[in-house]
Amino acid sequence: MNAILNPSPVLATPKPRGRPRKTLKEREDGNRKSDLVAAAAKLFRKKGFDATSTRDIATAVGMRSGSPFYHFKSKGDLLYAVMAQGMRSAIEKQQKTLSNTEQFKQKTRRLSRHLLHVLIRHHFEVMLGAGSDFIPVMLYEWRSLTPRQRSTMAQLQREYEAVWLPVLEALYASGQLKCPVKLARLLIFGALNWSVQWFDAKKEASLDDLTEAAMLLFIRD
Amino acid sequence: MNAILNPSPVLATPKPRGRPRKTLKEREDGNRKSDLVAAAAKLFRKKGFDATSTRDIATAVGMRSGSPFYHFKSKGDLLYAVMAQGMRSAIEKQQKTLSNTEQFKQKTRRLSRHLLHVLIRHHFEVMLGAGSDFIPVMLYEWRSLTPRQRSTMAQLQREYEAVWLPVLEALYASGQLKCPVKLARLLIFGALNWSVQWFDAKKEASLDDLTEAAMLLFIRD
DNA sequence: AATTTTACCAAGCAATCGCTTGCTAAAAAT
DNA sequence: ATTTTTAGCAAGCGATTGCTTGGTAAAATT
Repeated sequence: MNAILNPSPVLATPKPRGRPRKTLKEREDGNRKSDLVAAAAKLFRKKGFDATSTRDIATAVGMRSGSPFYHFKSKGDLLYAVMAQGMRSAIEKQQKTLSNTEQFKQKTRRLSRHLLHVLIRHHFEVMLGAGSDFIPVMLYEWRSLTPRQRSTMAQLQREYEAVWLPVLEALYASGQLKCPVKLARLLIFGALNWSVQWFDAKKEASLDDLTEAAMLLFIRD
Repeated sequence: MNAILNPSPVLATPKPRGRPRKTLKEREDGNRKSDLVAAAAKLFRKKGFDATSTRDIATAVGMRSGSPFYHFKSKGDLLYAVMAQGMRSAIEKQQKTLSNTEQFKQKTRRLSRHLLHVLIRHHFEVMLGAGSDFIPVMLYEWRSLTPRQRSTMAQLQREYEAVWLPVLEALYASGQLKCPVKLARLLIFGALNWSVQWFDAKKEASLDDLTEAAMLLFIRD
């Protein structure tokens, strides 16, 4: 029977066309969704949100161009997933780090100093550590979020920064920080966040060096 | 004579089609090129380079979609013009500000402190002052430059920062700055540059307040 | 007065974009 | 054994993008 004489797609032989589909085992199971988020984070960071096409992301995880839309209803939702996941894991890690620290308490004057040191060191880790593209994306791609998404991200950021404020206030009260807390917070986060622009992991300074420098810059005694 | 019977465009009546063209007087003469740069700067800052179309820019100055390409050979060249012009005028303004300052010299310890104050205040002005979209665009749209453009921008940046280094070194030598100069420079510029993200002109703090806060944060005595 | 240059407009082209539709094979549920 | 769900692929649609081409009125130049 000739295929040309059989134009009905329903009756046509269901011979598999195109590239062979992978079985689930071959895709080594599990979370393709988080593969997409990770690949998107990497590309968004390197090229920016607008300059990254959904096809780029699909290719990066070995999918065809339309397939990411099975997992995420839009490119913007993928961006939001990157940011939200990044912030949530950063908050969790921060709390874990703090609870490991607080068990050995010292005299208060030294304590708040030490807490800030720990917070700054952790923040550098989150931004510049190996395989952490999520937070940089969040810091530099705000504009592409919808107002709704923006406000829930702002909520997460307030949650992350909530731990910092009492520490800064204590340092201000003890005279180790001379700058008023409100502006100090903004300026300090600026100094830290900007490091994403210039830090090079395979260069001279380590994350410990950075933390030390920041403490010397901001804190007295 | 019927137009249909006269298909040759060369022989067709040169009756003006479409919208009336403006005379040079109506365009109030002068530099349309700098109008384009200013409009581009404003849009690039508000929406980002990628999210701004050349049509947006054309509309902003009252041109049709293709006309900007008479003045600039590509969208990327327009971006580069925005950045280069912004940096050149910032460098010029900085030198003027400094030469106004240096005429009344004080004791050295106070002098370098005062110089840093002036530099910081000027930097805030350049980034956050009225109608200055150029520098923010330069700070946040690096990625969209070609390698060539990037390296000449880096040269201009070094020129701008050249004045800061001796000041920071003097402060370090006198103990007013405890953080090593190399990292101090990076962290300080981070703190200042980040203000583009949060500063709101119609809110509480003035540029003088910001400068004061920054000095208190970084400098001792 | 004739020519050349300047500064556009009108129209559209090729490429790329986000996203949709219709389908299917494998896995899971019944 | 049958049905349903999951996780895609193949194809392409409509919109938008940066940019080009061909023309032209006004201004400047000769």
